[in-house]
Amino acid sequence: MTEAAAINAVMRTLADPTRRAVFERVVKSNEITVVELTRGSGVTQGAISQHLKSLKLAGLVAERPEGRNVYYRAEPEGLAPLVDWMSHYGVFWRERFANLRTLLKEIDP
Amino acid sequence: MTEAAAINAVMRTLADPTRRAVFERVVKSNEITVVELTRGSGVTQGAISQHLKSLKLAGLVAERPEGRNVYYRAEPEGLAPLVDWMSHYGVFWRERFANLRTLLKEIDP
DNA sequence: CTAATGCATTAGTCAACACTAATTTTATCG
DNA sequence: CGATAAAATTAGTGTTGACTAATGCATTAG
Repeated sequence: MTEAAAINAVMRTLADPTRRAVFERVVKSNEITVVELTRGSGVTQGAISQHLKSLKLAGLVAERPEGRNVYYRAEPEGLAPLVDWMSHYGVFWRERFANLRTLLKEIDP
Repeated sequence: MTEAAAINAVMRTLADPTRRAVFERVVKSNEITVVELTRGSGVTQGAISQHLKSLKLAGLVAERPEGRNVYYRAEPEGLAPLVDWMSHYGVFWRERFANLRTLLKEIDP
């Protein structure tokens, strides 16, 4: 996948609020099943599975089948295209770099 | 505009490749007019104006009318919701923080 | 003043897509 | 073996949205 295609896929995948909410729940959970994701999502199980498929194709989540359940987890490399894009247009970060500094301290104290 | 609405607007606005390309050209130019943006964009002038309207509503660009021309420039605060969102789900940045460190050095040497 | 230029806006069209309901598949439980 | 449960998939539907062509509206040029 080329660079432009990657950022395209990630942006497009995260643009939908429902799908982004699914991703956020996957991030916050270490591992989470489809039924758990469906609960309180406001959409049907089929919709959740479709969103998970999109997220998987974009490289944002990965799956681990176990018996009847399929556990989903976030894929660390998935957001890299977005980070790269923001690095490239990072002139905008200047006014926010205090936040980044704080974040870096949390990451690598 | 609430936090969720802001990230929603930015993500949604940048999801379209054509519109994102317009934004990138605005970023790279200090100021740029609509005709210049239209040239080589592959779409009509009307489409460019529509994309600029979306970008403006999302807070990503600002305009400066001057005579017949309207000069567009990037709005620094516009990407803040995206930065905040990535900070919040920044667990993924760990594998990339070397890049961020380099970027920070460029910003604040 | 008239023509031309830059930009915005409108109406209409076509494709993409998020969703539901239903079905299928696979796997566990009694 | 049924029966149940988790998950994926399919077909069908409604909506959104990106685009064009055309028009409108200023502003500058001749």
